[in-house]
Amino acid sequence: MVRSPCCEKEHTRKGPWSKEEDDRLTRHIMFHGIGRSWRVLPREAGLNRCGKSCRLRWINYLQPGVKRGNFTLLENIMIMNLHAQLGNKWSTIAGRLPGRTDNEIKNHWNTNLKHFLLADGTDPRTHKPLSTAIFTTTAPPNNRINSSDTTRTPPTDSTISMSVVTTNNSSTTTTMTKEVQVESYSKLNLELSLALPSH
DNA sequence: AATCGTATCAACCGCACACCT
DNA sequence: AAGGTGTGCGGTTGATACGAT
Repeated sequence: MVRSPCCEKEHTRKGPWSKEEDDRLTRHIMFHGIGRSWRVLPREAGLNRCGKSCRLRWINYLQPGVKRGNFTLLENIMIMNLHAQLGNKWSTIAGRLPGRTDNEIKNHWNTNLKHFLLADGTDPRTHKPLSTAIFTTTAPPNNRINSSDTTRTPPTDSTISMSVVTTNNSSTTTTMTKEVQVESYSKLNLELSLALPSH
């Protein structure tokens, strides 16, 4: 069975979205909704884009309620915890973090949190300890973890002791503690216990 | 000031699955 | 039941920003 392409590639625009395209897509969806399908939406909206591209743009950036910017410490901890439970189920993880999209979480994981775990000597895929050899050859970028909790004290470079307590389905509890450089916190000792809803 | 290396993240691609006919 | 289509997901790429030299 040969599947037809999702769009006529030679006639559709690719690459970054312009302000005008964003406005056009937003206005169309606000006024008409998504309609019959993503495939016909770009034509109806007068956009020279693939339906898939429109969907991605809307879901990740234009949709009301999408949070932009740095992840809070709590969000970081939740992502680590959920990833330990679910693996690379980015859409499921995104579903537990209001306003965050799967793409953003995936990027954040790959650029920050994965390195954080590696620096801690933890395998980011399995969340189990790595061998020393791997640990010593991998360093996190700038040795940092982003945080933007503006309700706290003014930003200063400081260190926190972060403990992540993970409880999996078989009630096995693991604790990971790490001294981390965080931009917006004075020295504090944070311990959070997050448990996933059981299904 | 110029160049190079690295980090970040928006966007694309291909696959799998669900749904429809 | 089988084929066709649409959608969503996860992996990957590439452009850009930024810092170091």
